[in-house]
Parts: sequence; C-alpha cells; structure tokens
Amino acid sequence: MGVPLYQAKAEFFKTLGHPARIRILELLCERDHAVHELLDQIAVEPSSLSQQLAVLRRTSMVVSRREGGEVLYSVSAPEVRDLLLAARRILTELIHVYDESATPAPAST
Amino acid sequence: MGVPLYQAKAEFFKTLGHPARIRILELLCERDHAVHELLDQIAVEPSSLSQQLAVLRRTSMVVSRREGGEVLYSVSAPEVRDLLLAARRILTELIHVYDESATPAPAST
DNA sequence: CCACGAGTTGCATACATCTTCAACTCGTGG
DNA sequence: CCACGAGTTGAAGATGTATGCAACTCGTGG
Repeated sequence: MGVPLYQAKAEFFKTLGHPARIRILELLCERDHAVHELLDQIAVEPSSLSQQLAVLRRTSMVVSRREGGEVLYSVSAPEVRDLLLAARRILTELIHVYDESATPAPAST
Repeated sequence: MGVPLYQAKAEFFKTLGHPARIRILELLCERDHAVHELLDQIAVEPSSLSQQLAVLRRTSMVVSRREGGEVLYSVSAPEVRDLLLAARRILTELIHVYDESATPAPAST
C-alpha cells in the first residue's frame, strides 16, 4: 500500500468532481449506453466526452466493449450505483445544513 | 433550483477531492480540533491549512468557534460522518475491482 | 501599551484540469 | 479498395486550483 488511504480517497472523489462524469455515471447506472447515446444526453463535444470516459476507465469505474459499429459503456461494479445513491442521500442532507446556515433564521427562537 | 443537481454533486465531490481536506474531515469526525492541533497531524503550512479550512467552511461541511486563545473546528452535521464512512466502504469495494482489472488475468483463454 | 502566539488573508508562482481543433484508428458497407 | 460513421488521441490555449511567503488581525499576558 504505497499510497496513503486518505490520498486514494481524494483521488477517488476528484474523479467524481466533474459534471459530465457525474452525468455519465448516472446514465450508465440506468443501463448500458453507446457513446453516441451519451452524446445525445450530455451536451459536450465528442472528443471531450471521450476524455471523460477515459478518466472513468482509468479509475475502473466503467468498462467499455465494442459491439457492431458502436462502443458500449457500462459501470464496472454495482458498488458504483451504491455510491451515487449514497451521495445523493447525503448531499440532500447537507443541502439542508447549507440552507440553514445561509438563511438568516427566518423567525426562529 | 438554479444549479442543476448533477453540477451540485460535482462541486460537492470536488470539495472532497483534496488529501488535506479529507484528513481534516477525518480528524474532525473523531473529535473537535483546534487549528494548531490539526497542524500537528497534517503536514502543511499554517496558511495552506487555513485555506482548506476556508473551503470546507464555505461548503458548510465544518464550522469554527473561538475559544480562549484558539479556534476550534468541528463537522457541521452528523451526515458528514456518514458520508466518510460510506466513502470508505465503497472505496474498499472499488479497490477490489481495481485490483482485478489491474491483474493481467493469470492464465485466461 | 507593547510583545506574542494563533490564525487568517492577499498575492504571485507553479501546477493540474478542461475544452476544442485537427489528425488518426477501426470496423462497415458500397 | 475507397468512403464513412463512430470514437479516440494529441496538443495548445484558457481556466482553475494549490502552495508558500509576507503582511495583517485579534485576543492574551506582561
């Protein structure tokens, strides 16, 4: 274990720190998608999408396979789905905290 | 809801995408810490630590209070603990996937 | 009132990431 | 064999993020 765990965690979260990559993962959680299908859903250039897919491939969060004239992507493990669900849940909770601290306390006390 | 959810998620993960910030959160999950205590544990310059604390404050993940001659930090909500635990669990799972895919398939085909 | 320790803030530099264009690879079909 | 559509890769410019130094704020104690 050369890399300290907290650094691995940071790298991992960094991978998730991009809107397009989040969208890709969410779409792939529903079902496998061909690249051109993702392209229809996510407004980015083909090359840019490909770059983000490469990032996700490098971290083993997704895998690709060629099928006919197209390349299909899918999430590499069910844990990825779990992760996104957990994130959604926790983010919702934190948004509450966020609101509270941003709100000048309406009429509390 | 001006900001799309997937972008909020990305921002959120980006906040976690830094080793020092991960360490800070982990330490604060154990108990509240004064800045100089964090400084002892996390090898960074005082100013750098302060910057990271500012990032975490901005996203409402931690809060600070002055007490005597020092400033104490704590996690803003228990969900933060949940999040780090979830992350650890899921990261462990993914590391397995990682290992498998990194292994050149011993004697396949 | 002054000196200090504890933290913070403001930059300037260095570094990493994102975006886009163009060139290139690979199968498929004519 | 050539033309094409689907994806990928490489490189350059634009942005964003991190780091370290110096200057500054704030309470505390002498």
